[in-house]
Amino acid sequence: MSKNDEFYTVRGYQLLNQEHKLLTSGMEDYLEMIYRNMETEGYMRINILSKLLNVKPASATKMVQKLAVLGLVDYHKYGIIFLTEKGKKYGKFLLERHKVIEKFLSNIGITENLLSETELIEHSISNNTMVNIDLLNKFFEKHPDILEEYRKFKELSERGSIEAGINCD
Amino acid sequence: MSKNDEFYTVRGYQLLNQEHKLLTSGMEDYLEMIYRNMETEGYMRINILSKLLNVKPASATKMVQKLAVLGLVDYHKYGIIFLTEKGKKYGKFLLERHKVIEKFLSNIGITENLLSETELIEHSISNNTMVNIDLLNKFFEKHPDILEEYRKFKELSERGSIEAGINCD
DNA sequence: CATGAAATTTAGCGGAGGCTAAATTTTTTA
DNA sequence: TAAAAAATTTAGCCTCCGCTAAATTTCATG
Repeated sequence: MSKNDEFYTVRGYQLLNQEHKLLTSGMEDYLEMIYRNMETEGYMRINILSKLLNVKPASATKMVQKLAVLGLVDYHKYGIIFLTEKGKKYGKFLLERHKVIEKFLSNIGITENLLSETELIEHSISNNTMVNIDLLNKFFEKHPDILEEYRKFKELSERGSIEAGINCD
Repeated sequence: MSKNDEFYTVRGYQLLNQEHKLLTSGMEDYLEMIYRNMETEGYMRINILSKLLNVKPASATKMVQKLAVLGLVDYHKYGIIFLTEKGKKYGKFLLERHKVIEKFLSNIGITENLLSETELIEHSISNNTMVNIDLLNKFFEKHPDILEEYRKFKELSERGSIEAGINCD
């Protein structure tokens, strides 16, 4: 990661990381979804995948071909999609990471767009950050009273001040 | 945000959001950095900006032109870059959001690559999530004992188990 | 004020990951 | 089993945001 104290753009970090990062965010989305379906159905097909991810079949084909080249899925033209051992391991990691973020957001009181929030954040965090957020989740689980206190704190804060709210969306 | 319970790819969310979201992640990076320099130096130039963000001047020009079209910077060919009122307001928001994320990561014990972690995450969170993470930061500030307890919990967890660590980077 | 240096812009390319349209393969059904 | 339908792939285009190379403008210096 070159210099740690220097700024880069999002694209800049992508370019820096793409050497030692196996998958792009997009590939992660596909692999995670394939893993989900493997768990429930035992297999995956292009048109199921494309419906689940709200993309066109042509887009799904392109990505699955990339995953195949990387040895993450077992796949031949017009065929059924399975995960390789490597793909399963990676998919399991992705799904767990997803759950860690979702749990965290849920803990701090996010209810609206919980899924999309999670989907966007999960690609941005390092392994180390995931581990730490997971630790925080576990900490709250062990001390429900503390989580309860945070919720009260939140209540008060929201009740007390009509949030100034910077309108930048 | 269309259907809340449906999955999309990262790119899919981008495409969905680009209607009601003013800036791309890239533009946010540039605007945030211009804002930083306005605070310290009072102005910005293309080559300063490009050095600060580790991009080539040509890339900075392109983005600043986009920000000008959106009415966020006051800028003419070969000239000095200033922020408009709209740009200042938005930049202030971006810098605050950055600080909120950085503080949160720091709280949960992230020290390595803190800057890059922050830079990547900040673009992914909604206003609502930012407000809630800020609330969590404030909660910890009000209850340093709780943060201390989390740190001890973390210590123990790290000491106790040689983290299994899924090797997916 | 002319000339070289520095700063900036323009033009055009590349990769990621969408899309459509058209071609191809597989499956269904009569 | 042949024709229609459904699924999949290929080809080619678009946007974002990097890049390089070349053109242009501004600045500095004698």
